Amino acid sequence: MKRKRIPQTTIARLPLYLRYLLKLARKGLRIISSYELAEHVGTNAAQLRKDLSYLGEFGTRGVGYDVAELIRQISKCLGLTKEWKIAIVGMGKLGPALLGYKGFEQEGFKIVAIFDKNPKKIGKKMGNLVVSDVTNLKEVIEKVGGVDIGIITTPASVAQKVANQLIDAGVRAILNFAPVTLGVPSNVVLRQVDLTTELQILSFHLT
Amino acid sequence: MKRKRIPQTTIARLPLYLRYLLKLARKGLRIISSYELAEHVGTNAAQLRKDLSYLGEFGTRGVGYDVAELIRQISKCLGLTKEWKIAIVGMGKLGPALLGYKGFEQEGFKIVAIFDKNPKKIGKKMGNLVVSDVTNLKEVIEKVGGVDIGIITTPASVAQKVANQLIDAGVRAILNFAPVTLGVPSNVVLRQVDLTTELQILSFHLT
DNA sequence: AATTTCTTGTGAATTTAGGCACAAGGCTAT
DNA sequence: ATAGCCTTGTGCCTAAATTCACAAGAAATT
Ligand SMILES: NC(=O)c1ccc[n+]([C@@H]2O[C@H](COP(=O)([O-])OP(=O)(O)OC[C@H]3O[C@@H](n4cnc5c(N)ncnc54)[C@H](O)[C@@H]3O)[C@@H](O)[C@H]2O)c1
Ligand SMILES: NC(=O)c1ccc[n+]([C@@H]2O[C@H](COP(=O)([O-])OP(=O)(O)OC[C@H]3O[C@@H](n4cnc5c(N)ncnc54)[C@H](O)[C@@H]3O)[C@@H](O)[C@H]2O)c1
Repeated sequence: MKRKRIPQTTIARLPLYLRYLLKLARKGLRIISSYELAEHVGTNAAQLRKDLSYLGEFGTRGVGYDVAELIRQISKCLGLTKEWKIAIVGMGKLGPALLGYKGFEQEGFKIVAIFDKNPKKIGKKMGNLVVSDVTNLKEVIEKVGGVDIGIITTPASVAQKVANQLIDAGVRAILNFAPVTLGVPSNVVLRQVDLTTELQILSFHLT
Repeated sequence: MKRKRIPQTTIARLPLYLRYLLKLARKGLRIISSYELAEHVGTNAAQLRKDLSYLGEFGTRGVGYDVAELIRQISKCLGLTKEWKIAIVGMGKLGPALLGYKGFEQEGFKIVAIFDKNPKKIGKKMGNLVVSDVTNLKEVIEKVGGVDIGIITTPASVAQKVANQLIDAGVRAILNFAPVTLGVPSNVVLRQVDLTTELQILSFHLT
């Protein structure tokens, strides 16, 4: 087959496949069919097979997919073979909740720096990190050897400014929780987690 | 024009338009063009106009859109004219962060009940609510006069069970933060907030 | 009243995603 | 070997979303 660009939608589904495959592996299961995997991820077998076909051919016809091999391939495709370093900016309500979440480190995302602007929070210990002053963001990030992903959990009013600081410090991926549309250069990846929007979409469907 | 079904993608963008329009209204601006509005929400003018055209025709050619009118129409379309009642299940790290967020109530989403299973948390006051035992979920929800949206912030292992309880209590919309694919009947709307997936998508783009 | 100017609203074209249906191909049993 | 079984991989068609490009229409100007 001529290998094509992986669709955005496929990329968004790969983590779901991976999650269920890891669960299967923990249970000791070695082989899974497209039908069964699709079922558990809430999609259909044809879509699952097409998604996987973008990464290569690693099923066995008449049998199914090798769980360990699929895990390896999806992880490789998503770039999960290395550990990514994360900084969180804004240690209010949401920031500490994210910091305290064990799941990220288990999946290879390590939080290495946390920032705030409030003098009452700066210097405070949270988890096993100390809150740094956002004014020194660039220097602190340099000191920890660079950061791959920046998470913004500040008020919306300063989110763009924080994004600019992160980008200036060499961060090339941003996950933004503040309810504003951020502008970033095209070499920076941005994803938005927008909880009010989620509720409003639910509201639409309830109406 | 023959009025067609509103695309999913349009529905997901309406909240972003609304958010920026409210900002404009606060600044006292009365008229906005599709170009300028599109610019600020990170899309293009043609898409914005097409999106709005699904709701009706309320622009003035040669002039632009009336900010107040657009706010009214989008709010109506999204069902934001009434107040929606919310229950949060799981008062660990994430649950209280959501509870403490002022933004939801400002947008017409009122948290009216919070649940946990841990006896140490049950009965504790959080915000101006008291944590109820999840075992009594149905009765508590009945007592507050019903709940429209359920937010799940429990461990993944119990998320499906909690979803079933919510549905059994008459909840027809669910926002799930637990990293599992939930199964719900077709008359229930489900949205997933999946932070690990978001990070993995960023990881893909960094690779 | 006619002309100019500007921005909307929308058919049509294009691009992207989804799903069917079946040939291809590996495994097992005889 | 060979036949039968089973599940993958994918060509092709359908549906959904995006983008283009321009006619339609409102206000301002002459
Ligand atoms: N908490 C929620 O459940 C929730 C829900 C939806 C959206 N959000 C959004 O997420 C963001 C964070 O929410 P929150 O509830 O944690 O807010 P919060 O007000 O509790 O915390 C914000 C933190 O950012 C810090 N801060 C302010 N300016 C800063 C700067 N320039 N640099 C670094 N830190 C700075 C503040 O000192 C504070 O600690 C907000 O934009 C909010 O709108 C939160
Ligand atoms: N905290 C984060 O930043 C984060 C990030 C990504 C995903 N998540 C997911 O969000 C969910 C919540 O995360 P968290 O960090 O708040 O977890 P947490 O462990 O801090 O809190 C979970 C809470 O749910 C309660 N609980 C357990 N079983 C229950 C039941 N049957 N009914 C009601 N409550 C019950 C627990 O007592 C606890 O208070 C988890 O599924 C987690 O994987 C969290």
